[in-house]
Amino acid sequence: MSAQEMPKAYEPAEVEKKWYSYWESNGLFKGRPNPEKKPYSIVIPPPNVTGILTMGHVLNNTLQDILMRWHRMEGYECCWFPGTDHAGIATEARVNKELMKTEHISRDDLGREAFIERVWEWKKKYGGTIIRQLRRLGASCDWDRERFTMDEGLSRAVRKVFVDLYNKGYIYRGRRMINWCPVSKTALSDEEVIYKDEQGKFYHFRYPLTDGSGHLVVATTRPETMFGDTAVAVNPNDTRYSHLIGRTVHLPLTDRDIPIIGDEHADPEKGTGCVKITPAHDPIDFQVGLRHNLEFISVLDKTAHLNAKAGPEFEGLDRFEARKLILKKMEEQGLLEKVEDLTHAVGYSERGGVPIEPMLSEQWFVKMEELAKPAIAAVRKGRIKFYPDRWTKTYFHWMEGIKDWCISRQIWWGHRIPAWYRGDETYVGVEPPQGEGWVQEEDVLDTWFSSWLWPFSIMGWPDKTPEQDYFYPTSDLVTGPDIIFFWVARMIMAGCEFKGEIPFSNVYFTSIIRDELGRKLSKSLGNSPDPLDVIDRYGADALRFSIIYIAPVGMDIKYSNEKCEIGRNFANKLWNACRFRRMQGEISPNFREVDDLVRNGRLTSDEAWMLAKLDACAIDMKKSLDEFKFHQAVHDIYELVWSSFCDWFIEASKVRFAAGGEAREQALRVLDYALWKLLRLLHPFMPFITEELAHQMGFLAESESIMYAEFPLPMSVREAAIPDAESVIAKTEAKFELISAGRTLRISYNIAPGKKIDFHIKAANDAMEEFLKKGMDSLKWLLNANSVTISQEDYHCDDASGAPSTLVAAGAIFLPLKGLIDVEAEKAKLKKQQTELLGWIRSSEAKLSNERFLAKAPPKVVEEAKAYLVDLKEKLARVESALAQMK
RNA sequence: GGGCGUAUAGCUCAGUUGGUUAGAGCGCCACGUUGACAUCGUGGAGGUCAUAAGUUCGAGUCUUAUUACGCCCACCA
Repeated sequence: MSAQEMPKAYEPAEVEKKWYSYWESNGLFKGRPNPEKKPYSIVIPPPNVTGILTMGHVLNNTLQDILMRWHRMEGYECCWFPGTDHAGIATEARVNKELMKTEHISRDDLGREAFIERVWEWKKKYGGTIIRQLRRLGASCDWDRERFTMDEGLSRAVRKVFVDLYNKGYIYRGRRMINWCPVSKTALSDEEVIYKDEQGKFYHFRYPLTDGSGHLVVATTRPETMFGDTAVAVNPNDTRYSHLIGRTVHLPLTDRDIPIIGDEHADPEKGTGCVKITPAHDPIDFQVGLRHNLEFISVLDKTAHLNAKAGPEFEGLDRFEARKLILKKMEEQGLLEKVEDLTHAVGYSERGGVPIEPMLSEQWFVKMEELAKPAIAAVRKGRIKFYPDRWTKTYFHWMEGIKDWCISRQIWWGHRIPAWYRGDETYVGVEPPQGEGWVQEEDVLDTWFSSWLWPFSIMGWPDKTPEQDYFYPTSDLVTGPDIIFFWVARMIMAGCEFKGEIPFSNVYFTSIIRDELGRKLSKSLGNSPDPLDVIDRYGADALRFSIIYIAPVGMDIKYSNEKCEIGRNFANKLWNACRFRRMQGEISPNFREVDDLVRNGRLTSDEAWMLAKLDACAIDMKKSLDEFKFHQAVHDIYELVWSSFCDWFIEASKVRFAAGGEAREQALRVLDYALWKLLRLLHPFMPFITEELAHQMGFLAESESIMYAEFPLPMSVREAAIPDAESVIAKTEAKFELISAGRTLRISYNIAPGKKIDFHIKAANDAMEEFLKKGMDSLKWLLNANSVTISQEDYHCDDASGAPSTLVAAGAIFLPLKGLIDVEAEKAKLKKQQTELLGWIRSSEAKLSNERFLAKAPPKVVEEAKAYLVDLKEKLARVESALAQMK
């Protein structure tokens, strides 16, 4: 393609479509066990099968894709395992809602078999959405390995794990206090309960003593559970009440008397010091109930309505309606002492969005304590590292106080628990039992009970497979900190228990994406941008680049679509740099190396500078990526491309392009060499445009892909490195500073930008004079100068007025403007500089005359301070001599 | 109640093990379309680094306390 065909602005849509299908259809994403190479693998955090792509997924999957593409270029055999999660409660609710809406039938109308059939149909129809959307982002997953947590293989893994843990005594069934969601009508694990601080009421009720000798005042936030009260507790050391222990009170609105018991749980400091005990509806009261052998009376049904135990007046009432009626009745009977305002934490169901109900119920549990031990050790010993590291603390805190995991759910969509009952018999096995009369457990397993096996179930476990031998343990995991308990911790436990090996070495916790105002992105707020719209508008590369660019380290991201302009503009800048190069003709045949130019000392200082900067950037980026500092790497390459490469290097090269001949050939070749390196450095972040440009420029043959090009190594590895790179960088950048000073002078004297003028430079020393003279062509070009004279003398003008000048490290630059000089302005400028210099000299001298500084600071620092003072004094002398000339 | 995080330019954020004059992007102002790019270029304005004390020759950086905001955990009935 010729330069004429390259549009002025980069148009991502067609390019992205073209390359993605090229990569996929040519099998470039595939990872296969390959003993010749080192393995690198990631398992995707499986999105909910019902889900659609959100900005959270974009961030998460972009990071994973960067890691994958980078490692591929580093020569690893890479495999990114994709798939989706069946998301039990969420999916069941979703399909149920859909059925209600379209067919006006509910789950229960259909029955278990038919309903599950419908969910599968639904999954088949809509389930692939997010997977298709990930392709738009450029995700280089090995799609042939896509799995679903309810695939037959993964289901078998789930059953095997259940059976093994059961046989080991780690899984048990029992009647315990669990969190009940009245909307989903299922038990939940502790992690699925979200506590919100709420403004509530603290009701003080009088419970009359049965013998009529008075009453006790109990305080509660949950009056509706009073029908389940089976005691009132006081602290045995509380002299106000201790004499009452053993007597009884009458439970209002019922015909029951309940005992007064002594228990440490009653805190004399809190409330009235008397606590009503409702063992069937409160986790603490449950414990108290066990200690005192109390009766457990459940008064709520599965939908949190009062049952017959509450008496005919209350039966069938919703819990909150019942509360109102109870208050009314108690008040009527003069038993309501007072009502206080109170802020307290109320547990909500994560999915149902209503307060959960602590209930006594028969459920399946996993004992976690033993499973946690090796998982704690793995992180403590550093075999698994968290980034940022502070999450280890959160992890330890949870793991060390881990509680049994309630794994049964009273829903239909999920892995049905492999337990069968016949009379008093229980059978647990991977396959159904032989014989007549067995009935399978109705409950299914918590979704996370399949997710925690993901890193190896996705590779075919429990069968032995080459994938597991090669790719397990996986390398890195990228996920959100919100699922550290749900998923990360449990995967570590499962890996240690079932594979005998940790599932991954590094866990990178992503930031959480918020809107500009810092609010969580949510559908209901309408502040959740559709990533596909963003991709249509800005391009996938732009979105990927921008979101990493703006992601603060270890903090939440404040996102807005406008911020994608950063990436779009950057892609366009890169595009145009290439377009410009194409306008100069075909790329150099020997663009792959510049070894001879380096060895023979033929590089111009600008070229040496560019290559040295590029080298430093490649080294830094690799280091940043190694440490999961994506943000740092992206900022480094942005700066390199825009400022170093485009603003300075290309601009400086233009004059050599125009010169023709050997100078032109060399300039083009060095530019090509640099550009090819830049494209490769950028590929992990912007896969589409880099692939497109690599081909348009001709850096790759048609059959090649940048995906498998080598990530740039430091020059010293295979080529000659730039000699004295540090000094080249310092001198060149001092020159650039001088040029900027010259441009500022032009502008402050209102010289038209297009006008070519004369400059004089007074070099700071011999070395700088020589350096500047060598680069005269580009110097003139960059200053848009007609001529530049360089010496170590001030500018001598015809009249006595002198010329405007600016002093920088490399020397002074003069703008010879006969008769036009604004003497007062020049004087003011110089005086300001003089004052500043004097200030710095004063503090510098003070420091150097401080004996303790000389004694205690490292010699290197002292030397630098001395050299700095010398510099300052030199500069001051130059300023003062210029000032003297102004007279 | 416990733990964690954050506080730097109008906004969003960088700032490596303490070491010369604290940076970038966006926004703002001025000027500019000579063929890479107006999704651009050149230049400019803009900061007592939340507050207080301390450690140190030296603190944006380390320590302590305070304030504000955010998050997580917890049986505040």
